[in-house]
Amino acid sequence: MFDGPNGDGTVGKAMQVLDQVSSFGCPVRFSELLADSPFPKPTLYRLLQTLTNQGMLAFDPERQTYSMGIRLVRLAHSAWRHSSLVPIARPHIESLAETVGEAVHLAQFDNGHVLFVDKYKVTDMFDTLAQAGKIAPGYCTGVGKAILAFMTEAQQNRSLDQQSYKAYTPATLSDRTALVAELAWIRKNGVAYDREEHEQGIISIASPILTSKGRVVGAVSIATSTNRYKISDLKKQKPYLLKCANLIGTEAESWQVPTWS
Amino acid sequence: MFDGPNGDGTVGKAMQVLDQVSSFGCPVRFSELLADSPFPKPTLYRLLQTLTNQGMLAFDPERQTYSMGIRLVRLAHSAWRHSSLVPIARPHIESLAETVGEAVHLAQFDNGHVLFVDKYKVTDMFDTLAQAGKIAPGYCTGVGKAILAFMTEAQQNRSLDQQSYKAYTPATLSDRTALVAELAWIRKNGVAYDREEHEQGIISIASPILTSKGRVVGAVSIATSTNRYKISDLKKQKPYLLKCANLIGTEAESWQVPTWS
DNA sequence: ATTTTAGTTTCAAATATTGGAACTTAGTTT
DNA sequence: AAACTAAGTTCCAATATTTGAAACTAAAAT
Repeated sequence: MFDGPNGDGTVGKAMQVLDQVSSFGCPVRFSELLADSPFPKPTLYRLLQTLTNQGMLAFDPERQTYSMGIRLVRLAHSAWRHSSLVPIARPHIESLAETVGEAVHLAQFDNGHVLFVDKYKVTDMFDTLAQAGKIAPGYCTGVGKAILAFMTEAQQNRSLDQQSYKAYTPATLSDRTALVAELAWIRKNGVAYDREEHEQGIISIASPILTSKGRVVGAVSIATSTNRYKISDLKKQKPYLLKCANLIGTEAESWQVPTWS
Repeated sequence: MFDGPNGDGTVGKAMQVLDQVSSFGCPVRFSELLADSPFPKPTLYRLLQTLTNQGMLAFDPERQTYSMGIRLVRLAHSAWRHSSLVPIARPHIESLAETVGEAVHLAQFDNGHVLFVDKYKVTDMFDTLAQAGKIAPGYCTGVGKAILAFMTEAQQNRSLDQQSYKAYTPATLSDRTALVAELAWIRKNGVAYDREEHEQGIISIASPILTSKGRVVGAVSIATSTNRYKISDLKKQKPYLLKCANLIGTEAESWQVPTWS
């Protein structure tokens, strides 16, 4: 049998379940999961058991709910430290944040979503941890569009299919055609702007991080609020942003690059 | 066939591979993994492929190395936000850190290891992110011993078997007998001390976090360096520490608790 | 040019996964 | 209290997946 667009046997199915649990806010019951699971009852049941045994999920016997397991935190630490762009990008991001005096984000692409892997803000360093690991849609964020614009056509098509095109704000580009046009513009211009497309009042300028061979490995952005600045102000920061992205890209070259971005 | 102390079929094996990759510093070649893998060559090969497909591992085709995948960062974010003690413990930890003016750590147990899930230090908030997800041995850290001492006998035996008893410093309790005696003392006293047992110059006082039913769910510690303070100074902080642990424990009660700690 | 090492593929045998259906609890309702 | 319902758990034969020795290929070393 062929199991969805996924393949990868039991392990693939288990990871799908992991994603599903993660996509719920949190503590979730068996029946809730079953309700929109592609798997039949006993299969889902056993996958949940296995994952719980493995510490990838946590089960609260009192409330009979599942949530993400603590083992993931340990495994992710390794990933974050070694596999992401964070270790190379950190110093450049810090210095950019100090130059421009605004929040700087570092993002990578993960299965159609933008994954924030680091954040640096001069004034408050507090919520870096709360930010890292967050995801956002690709089609309506600065970093997302910057990455999408510089993907190969195959990657881009695959990713464009994965977007929901939900209109978060009136400014959201909520269909594929509009987005494709925007991506062409971004490709020509070198940077992407987020004009309150994901969150009302938040704007950003983002640049892709490209290796010398032209592969996109992530994006950096400078984000701010409309209370303080306008898009035209962000435009002035473009040279600093590009320089930072460029430095990261050059160093990322000699680093391992995930096959699956 | 029965696959080691593990069970859990293919998924279990895959998780074992994930752990193995994580246990290497990082980028690791197929042959290095094969060298100390319980799996035969093609099996390991396919597991690695599957995990890479799934984004749980990242493969660098140029260097032919595997490292932890970016997908883990996303999954762990959920775990950290919802399943760990962090969300309940944060405010208490912050206030304890402000009271005592020293670094405060929050740890949970994960498969025999101490897993630091949060850290708060009044003076430098900087490396929280670098600290969260870190692991340390159970037998020679304050938090580790505090948790071990208050486990059920079955859990404790299982965990004591998993320790390496490596002597990190001259002060390390490097055999099981010595540790068991210390745990008895800790149980009687309510708090554990780390007398430079893991790192030269670092001492701490740690308290278990217990639910009202007496289940250990984690530990809090106040850590400092021997340059500034002695164990006797930490002893004075004991009431604050206990109060903090107690507050967290009470709130954790009504929260979901991992089965696998 | 030959040997060695590292990585990849093959394929029949062995095994684990599957899911319909039946069962057990726990929680409602009559 | 008995009957009903919903949620979670277990069975087991059919079936798809995993297994691993061995063969193969590519690349590096001799």
